[in-house]
Amino acid sequence: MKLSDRKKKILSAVVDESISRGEPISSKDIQEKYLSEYSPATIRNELMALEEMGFLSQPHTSAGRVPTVEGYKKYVDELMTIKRLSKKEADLLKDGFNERLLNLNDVLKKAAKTISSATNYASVVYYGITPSAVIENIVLVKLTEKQTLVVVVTDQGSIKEETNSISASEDELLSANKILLNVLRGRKIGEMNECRNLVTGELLRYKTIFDCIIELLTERDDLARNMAVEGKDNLLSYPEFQDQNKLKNTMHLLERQDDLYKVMSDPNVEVSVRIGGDDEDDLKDVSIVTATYKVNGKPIGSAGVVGPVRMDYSKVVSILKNVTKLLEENDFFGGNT
Amino acid sequence: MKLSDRKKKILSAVVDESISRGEPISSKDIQEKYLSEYSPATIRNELMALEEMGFLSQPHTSAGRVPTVEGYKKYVDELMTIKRLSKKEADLLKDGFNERLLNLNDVLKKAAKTISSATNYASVVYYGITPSAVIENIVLVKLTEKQTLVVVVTDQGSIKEETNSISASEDELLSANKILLNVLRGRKIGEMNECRNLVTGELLRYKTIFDCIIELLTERDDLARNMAVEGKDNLLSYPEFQDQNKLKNTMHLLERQDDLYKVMSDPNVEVSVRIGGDDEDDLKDVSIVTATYKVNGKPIGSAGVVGPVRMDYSKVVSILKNVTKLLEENDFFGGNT
DNA sequence: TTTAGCAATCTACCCTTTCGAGTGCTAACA
DNA sequence: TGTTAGCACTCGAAAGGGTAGATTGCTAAA
Repeated sequence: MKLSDRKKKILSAVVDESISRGEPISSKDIQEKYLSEYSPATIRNELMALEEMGFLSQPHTSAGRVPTVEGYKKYVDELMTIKRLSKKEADLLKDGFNERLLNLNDVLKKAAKTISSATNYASVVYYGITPSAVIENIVLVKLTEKQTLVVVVTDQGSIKEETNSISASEDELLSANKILLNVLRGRKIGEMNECRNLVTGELLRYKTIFDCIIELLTERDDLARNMAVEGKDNLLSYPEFQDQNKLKNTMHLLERQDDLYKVMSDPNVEVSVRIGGDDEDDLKDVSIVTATYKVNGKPIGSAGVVGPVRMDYSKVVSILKNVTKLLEENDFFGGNT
Repeated sequence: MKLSDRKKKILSAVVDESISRGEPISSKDIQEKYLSEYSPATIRNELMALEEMGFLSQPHTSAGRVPTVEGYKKYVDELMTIKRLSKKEADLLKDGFNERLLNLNDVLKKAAKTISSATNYASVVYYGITPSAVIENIVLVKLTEKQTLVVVVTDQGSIKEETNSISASEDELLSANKILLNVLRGRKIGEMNECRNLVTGELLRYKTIFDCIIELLTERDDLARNMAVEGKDNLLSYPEFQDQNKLKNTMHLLERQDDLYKVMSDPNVEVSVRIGGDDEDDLKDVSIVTATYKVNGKPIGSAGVVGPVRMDYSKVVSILKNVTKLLEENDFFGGNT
């Protein structure tokens, strides 16, 4: 559906104003701030047309216009320009990552905090090793009499687990480690199931250990899955979440990390914008913007924002792009180069 | 201040009813459900007395009574009986911990989820190694060309960090590891600062590595600090949090883990009940109940509940006691026995 | 095609009234 | 002295009504 230039301007104006004010926008508002060359009456005619096309709606007869979900979509797809961040803003984002970050969870948390305070929405940052990760190293170490530490290093980062189901002497562990490495190095995590029958000959002695490792790597869609959610409380400041039901739905969504993860992890596009999630119960009141980031060229996680449909998409997209770039550059995830 | 038996009964009745109904309680309510042997007029006289003592208050002249913070305190300290959980309830709590839990964070999360869904309040579970932890083992392993894994095992659990600031061959690491262990085993984490000057003689060769370890263990109050917060959304169902300000304060508190941690970590008492936190801004609208748990006899963490002042203290205390017991019994934290 | 003018519509706000719940007080009773 | 019935009083919550103001859609003229 092609829009005339003036219709584009007017739709943009309604969306921009809605984003910043959160109230219905009148023809007069638009005339004063955006289109002083036309009278309110002319703008009203255009508004009517845009409403018929499904991009705008009125809460009631004597109110201004509000964008529909379709209107926001049109705006995001065709009308919006993504402003680059100023040097100052970009530096501000960067600053957060300068402090010493000790482990994965700290990194994710810091990233989520940075995003949520820069956008004033809720933020989710996700990291998870994919089945295509290639095993580069395996380390077995005895920590105490009972505890053994298993580390599997992949090109996407490492998986650690302390277990007390391995009981072997240090020497045994060392031999087992070598043999395991021989068999598994270079294989993909996703192939582990087929590796079960590799236990033959001399390997048989270490079957328990082998099984334990395979167990650790197999049949789990949450492999080294880590997620940080920050800034839920930001949402409270938006009038749309005064509505108890919307608020409950959204907060509940943000608490259930297992579901949230499904929404977040679409590694196929660099940036995805989901507006008022098509009818799905928990998503219908919110918009979700996500950006993926890569380690060694493979998408292994994403950073996203959850907020009201009336979201500053342009700002959010540029902030997310910035943060994912920071995550990629700073090599937090121990992937090799 | 001594209360007559009848006053005790009446105060208990008001608190119990308030907890379950969340509305002002009238003399008639009490007469019908708790004290049918007296008339409402008699009960009114007692209510007036209790109000004068500061345990009750009226929202307005023609409303029933509501407990004051003092009233709740009296109830918790002197009147409440802690009901033991039924076998069924206890089993339900236990069930959550039967699944395979891979790491510390999963354990904390599971505990917090269990508590929040059993109580219908928000729950916080905390774990942190204290300065009195004794070093039992140190392991240095090369994971990749760049990454080195440092594990410090203490009697309170282990601290792990991947670093790329150590560049040493495997042989060098091995010798360094031995020497380090010689010097540091048996020492307390809190003594690390004084250990800096132990670098003499042959140790000097490994100064960088030594410094790195010391750095990891020193000057940090967040040593291996882990926290899980779950069930924030539960709070939305309580009418007291319809008040936007209360809700914002509380949600904000629950988001700032650094502050929350301070509130949580009083290892000196087994169970602590903080009601309407004395004037402190963020705490004044909520009650916080915490229970500590121990590893090797030392308190290293706590499990708690954050909810409205009108909280079912009795239920909460018994659930927290149960969960901390489960945490202690199941040996999740890798402390030795 | 644009615009001025205008009646129509609807909310937000305020004011008033009513209704009912629950109290405190008084006086009588055991 | 402790308990209770009776009653006037208070106050909030809900319902009704009226006004002001914003904004529209339509009509007719420029």
